[in-house]
Amino acid sequence: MTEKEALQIHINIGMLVGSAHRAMTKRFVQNTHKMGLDISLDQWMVLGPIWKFEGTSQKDISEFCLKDKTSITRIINTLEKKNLVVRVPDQIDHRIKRVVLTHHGKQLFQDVLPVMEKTREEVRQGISDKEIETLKKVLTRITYNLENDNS
Amino acid sequence: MTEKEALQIHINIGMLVGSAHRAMTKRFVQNTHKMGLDISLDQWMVLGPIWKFEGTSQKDISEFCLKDKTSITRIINTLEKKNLVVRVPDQIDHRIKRVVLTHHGKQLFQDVLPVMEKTREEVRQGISDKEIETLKKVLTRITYNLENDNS
DNA sequence: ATTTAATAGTTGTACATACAACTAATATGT
DNA sequence: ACATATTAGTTGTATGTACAACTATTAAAT
Repeated sequence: MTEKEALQIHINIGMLVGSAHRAMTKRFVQNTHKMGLDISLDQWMVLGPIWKFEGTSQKDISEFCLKDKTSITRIINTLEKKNLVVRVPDQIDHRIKRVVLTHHGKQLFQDVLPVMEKTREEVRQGISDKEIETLKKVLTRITYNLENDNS
Repeated sequence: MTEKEALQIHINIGMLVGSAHRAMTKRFVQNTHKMGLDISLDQWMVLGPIWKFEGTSQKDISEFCLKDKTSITRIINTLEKKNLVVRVPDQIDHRIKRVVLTHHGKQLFQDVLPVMEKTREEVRQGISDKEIETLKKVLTRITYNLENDNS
């Protein structure tokens, strides 16, 4: 069985989405390591809203990142261990924890920005803007279909 | 921060691919559970080549599924625990292990086929064939870009 | 032929995710 | 107001993934 035969027989959307996801995650980490940085793609994605909206709640981060609240809890545990963020309980609503970047976290965020850009360019090689638009549209629709339709 | 604002500000391909992947995985498992079946999407994907090419090696499964050999080892461990497959050492090349379906495994495979089809239809709602083609093409290209370009 | 390479698969460690069950705190209903 | 429901976040368990180091076996080099 050659790789080509296999692809023709059984390729489906789930596999393609999965392998693209793994490849992107992998390449991002490789690129950060090349620059002497130590952060995963998921950690970076969580850092995004913390950077943009200082003092965001974990719930907001969860919605923003389209990730489960459990995942957010654990990723923020890791980020706290790395001294990139701290949890600050909300003064009014004691259920809420607001997450803020440390100095170290802000520094890392800025250092990773060009790595993100480089990875994005590597991902997009040979793909037109129109195709990227279709990709985004279809992926958004798939997520919408599955989160809103419980048929 | 509303969900809509968040989406406008920060949506990128990595997040969209990730959330679509998670949503598809989740829905497939939910659908199998509804039918009283117990199998994950990744286990199902690994079962595919074992069904199609009886006595496939783990390496072939790995290439077919576009997954790491480590992942294959562990998924097959799980499948063996569930009595769905067995490992049979190759008679000639003693490094190779050939994986074959048990009776139970064959039965489950057939039972899951309609669930797969149902999930596929749910995923594709409101998406044209042309868009699906573009999606597949772009995802394949992304994976190709990242696995073949080590710049 | 004997050393060296490559290959198939496994294991340890760290991280990410889903689900369910849980704690603690706030909101709602009557 | 007080019981009930909802919300924010955490923890336990099982699964899947990447990377590196490892064993065992086969292939290649000279």
